[in-house]
Amino acid sequence: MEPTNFDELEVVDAKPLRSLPPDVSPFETYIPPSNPQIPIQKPSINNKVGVSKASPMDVKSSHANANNGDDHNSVSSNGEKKQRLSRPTKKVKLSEEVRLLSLEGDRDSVSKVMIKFDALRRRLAQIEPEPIKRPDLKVGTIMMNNGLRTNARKRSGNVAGVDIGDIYFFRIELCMIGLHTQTMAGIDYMNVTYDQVQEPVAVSIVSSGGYEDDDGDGKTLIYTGQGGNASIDQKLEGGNLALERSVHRGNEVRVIRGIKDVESRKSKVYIYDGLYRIEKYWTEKSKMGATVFKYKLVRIPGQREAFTIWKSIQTWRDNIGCRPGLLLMDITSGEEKVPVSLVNEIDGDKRSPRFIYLKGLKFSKTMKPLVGCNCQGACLPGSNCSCIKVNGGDTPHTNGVLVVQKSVVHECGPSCSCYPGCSNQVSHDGVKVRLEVFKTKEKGWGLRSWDPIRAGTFICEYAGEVIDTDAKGADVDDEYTFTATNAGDYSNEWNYVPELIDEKKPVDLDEKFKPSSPIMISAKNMGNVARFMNHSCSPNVFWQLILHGQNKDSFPHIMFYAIKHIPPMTELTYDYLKCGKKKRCFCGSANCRSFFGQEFCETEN
DNA sequence: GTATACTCATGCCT
DNA sequence: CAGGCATGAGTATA
Repeated sequence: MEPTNFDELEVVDAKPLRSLPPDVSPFETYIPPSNPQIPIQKPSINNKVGVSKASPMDVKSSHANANNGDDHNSVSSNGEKKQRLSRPTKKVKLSEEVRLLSLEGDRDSVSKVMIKFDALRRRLAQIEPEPIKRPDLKVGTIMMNNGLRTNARKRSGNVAGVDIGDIYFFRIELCMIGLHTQTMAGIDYMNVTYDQVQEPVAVSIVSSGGYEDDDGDGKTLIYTGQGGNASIDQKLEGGNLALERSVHRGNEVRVIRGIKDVESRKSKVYIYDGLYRIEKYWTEKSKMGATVFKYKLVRIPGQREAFTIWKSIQTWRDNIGCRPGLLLMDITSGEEKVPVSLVNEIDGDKRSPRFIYLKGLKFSKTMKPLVGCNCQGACLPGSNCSCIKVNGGDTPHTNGVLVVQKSVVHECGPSCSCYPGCSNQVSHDGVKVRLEVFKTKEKGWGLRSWDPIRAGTFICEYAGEVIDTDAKGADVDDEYTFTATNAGDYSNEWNYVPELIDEKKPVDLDEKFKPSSPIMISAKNMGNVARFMNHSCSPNVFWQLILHGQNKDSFPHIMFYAIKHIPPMTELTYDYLKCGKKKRCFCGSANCRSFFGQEFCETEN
């Protein structure tokens, strides 16, 4: 039997946060807790399905498996098979790539869990005609049962791989990355033994408007205890007791703030706001006369800004004049339906970039005509819509977000007879999120968003003048040229794992799609916001070829989509790969390749 | 061990 | 479009 190394892992985990690599700990100043470090608890849930000890998720055993060979079935015991049968979802054999998540998380495994979660959630929301009521919980169960989670052991303090400011759209997402392990409850706690006394301490709380909390301008938080109601007093037990004990222990408590989503008012967005300490607690009488507990939490100084950014943005929305460094209110001059502001908070340079704002593509010669559908009204999945059929039967977008990345996606367009509200028209009408072009320190201008962006959200097109590659002597030596000869670097890393829901693979009828001629778009003289988007070796945006209609000979559009949930004011970047001149990379990511681009892009073959 | 209570979710319904 | 309500799942507790 594979020895387990919990002790060794616990030693590693007990390191003070400041000794973690800088990209894991976002602290500039670290204040040690007034009491000894709280140990990490072993996960209780995983013991049920047997992935805890001999799990491929465990760093050490997964390495051992890789060394011993590739037979992952050896991990399964007979006992586990019995449990499998009693489980609603079965365990499936996963590709090695998917298994590379560790029990102790890092930025990469947290990111992978999040991406795989949302990919499957989008797919389940897409499946017709029997939509699943709660795709979030369904996917959560499937992934938990297959060990696709990180930081499974409860801990106090920061969670490796989770950055302050990271955002989430479902409570179950917090569970799967170990930030807050309660699916509904607001207080998460664990029992610790100290001086031979066992007591609960709070490790994280979610404040999202269910009770009357006071957000204290983002620096403090008055949090209401759990339980009770209008006529029943709250009791000092469970989460309330843990919070009370944490006042005395002085341990760090993670705070997640949930607010109504800016875009879709019905859903919520959760912001990880970093570590707080509980200064004091007291009881009060509610309006109906019942006793409630109140806790005053104070944010530990020196941490990256998170929730306060949201508050600043709200003031800018109310009055754009409040935005510091504002140079232009709208660089699109009304071309886009949403204004795009231009700011420089770096230096005193007040010059704005010189170019003509162009919303889409400009052709120098007539292109092959588009072929559209004949639908009346909105095109629905399973209908006779020819644009949807050519995608394989599903509408590519669900609830406005792209479900899977493909070599090409067919959307309805100007030649279709369906009306403009058709759900197969997402990317053609320009920018929908509130963007801002800003001056960066080392990379010239950059692009970011005031709105939180969900994974799969359409961001913008790469607009500009289409270069006629058939014409002799086409000048392409231009750093504002987007170039592609194929569907790009699309490798299914972003797509859902079909085996998890008994599917073969995502339907991609156009798997071998290649543009009829190389795509070259110059945004030097004319372009849109995309011309400001910088390169990163760890991008948060990818591009997807989109055809407006069904004829594969027409010119595909380059459309940018969010890879993951992107918090407000985070720079939007995509991987330039080999496009453009070779340049030094300043993306600063852990796996930076130091350079990007080369003398010129791949030649067609 | 297993069952059950608890909870600052969700989505759909009216 | 609030607000009510049925369903939901991980965890703690008995």
